[in-house]
Amino acid sequence: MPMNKHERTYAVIRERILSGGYGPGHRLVLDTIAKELSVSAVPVREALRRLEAEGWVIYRRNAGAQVAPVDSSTWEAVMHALALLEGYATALAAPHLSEADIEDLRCRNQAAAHALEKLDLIEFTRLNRVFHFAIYGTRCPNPYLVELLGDTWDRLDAIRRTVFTSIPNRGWDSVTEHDELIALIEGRAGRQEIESAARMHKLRTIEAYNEAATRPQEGIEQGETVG
Amino acid sequence: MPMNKHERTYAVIRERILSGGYGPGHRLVLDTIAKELSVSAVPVREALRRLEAEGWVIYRRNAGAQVAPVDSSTWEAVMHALALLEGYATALAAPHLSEADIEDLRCRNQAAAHALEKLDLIEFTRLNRVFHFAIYGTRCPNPYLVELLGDTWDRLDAIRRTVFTSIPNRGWDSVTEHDELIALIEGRAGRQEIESAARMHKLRTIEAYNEAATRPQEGIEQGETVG
DNA sequence: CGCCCCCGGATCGTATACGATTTGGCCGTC
DNA sequence: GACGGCCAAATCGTATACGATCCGGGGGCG
Repeated sequence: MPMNKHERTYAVIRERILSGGYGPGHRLVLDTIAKELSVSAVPVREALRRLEAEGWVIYRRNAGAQVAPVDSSTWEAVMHALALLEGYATALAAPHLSEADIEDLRCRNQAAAHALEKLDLIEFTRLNRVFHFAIYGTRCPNPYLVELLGDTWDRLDAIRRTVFTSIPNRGWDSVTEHDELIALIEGRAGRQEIESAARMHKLRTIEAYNEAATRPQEGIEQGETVG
Repeated sequence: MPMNKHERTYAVIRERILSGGYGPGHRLVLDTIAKELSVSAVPVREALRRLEAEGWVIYRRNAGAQVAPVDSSTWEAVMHALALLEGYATALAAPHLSEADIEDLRCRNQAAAHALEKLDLIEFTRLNRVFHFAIYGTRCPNPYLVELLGDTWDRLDAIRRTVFTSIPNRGWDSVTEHDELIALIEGRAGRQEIESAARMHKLRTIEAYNEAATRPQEGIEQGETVG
């Protein structure tokens, strides 16, 4: 799978932003990156322009790029949007899920529960995203919606690394709600009902976060967020 | 407002895609564009990479860029997403609208009606978007949602120019529904109710389109779509 | 007569070069 | 000691150059 230099550069920088290697505000100096990756400045510029368009990077004219800063209110806004998009996409996809798909969902939710038992929150978070994408990733008939969902999840992942966020005790509630969601889908519940349930599932995560934030003795741990 | 060459190039190409000057599939040759705008290829590359990231342009490796093709199913998918996003954003923004804001909305809807009387569908379409943005553009507390809405409207505008779409007789229904929406906001109706009304407003446009499409004798006129 | 291969032109991808702009620190003044 | 202007270094923005890759057409072979 040959990637040209621009694509490799793009992939590397993006991964570093997503993973937290480049934190918010980090200056992205063309020549520095170019030398590190043994390429010229041109492919780096292209990579940064793409990242700019995707919202990961901001440019100040004639003063270069830096990783877009995020404040804590961003998390809630993006999470809210995710609740909205995911609720709808889940409801749209539900009628298209076969019995095998539903069995697969159960399996994935169990895997997530297993990760939770082992207190592996990073893996749990990953599996959580996988679970939801298993519902609408291929089965949702609206590809534009799926694209927006991918972008939104990516954005959330990045925020998670850099801003706080792990919500104590939310993990098990989340697993339970996933089971309830599976039951609704399997029972061929109405579109409205599924949308509402899937949306509320995410909104409750926001609530849990806000509650934890107003009770500092319980606090917000550095780490992962469930949803 | 000095723009550097990359930004000017970006603005020009984007405008041409949005306005239909560059139709879907149109090849975007670096040197050609560069010579036409009297710049070198480098700023053009940057512009195209941004447009690629925004989904306006697709790249084939070592074979250059072309305007992203759209099939007619795209319109419905994007419109569906707009219904979802706009419904929610409208409901979120509603409590934050002052009496003056609401008066402003009435005024804008009247202006749209006026354009419709003069059969100026392009202006009507423009005012239609302005109307909806007047609701949530500044008053919606979720900036991420507003950003997604901007992107989605842009995408729709581009599709409109290139694919068909004007839906006969939908204009006046739309004006009426806008009035009903204003009434709900003014009466401080519940979030749920406003979201549902705003969403249905857009979904009805999709329905109207599908009905018109299945009755070819009435047909779909080349022109503008209302919403 | 049709198919395949090869080749030249068009176009892309990347490196390098250099003028333009910003930035940060030094110095003089108040 | 604080403030503001000036200069050099850092960095960006753009042009140009050239090798790499793809595409389409012409000639050879079956």
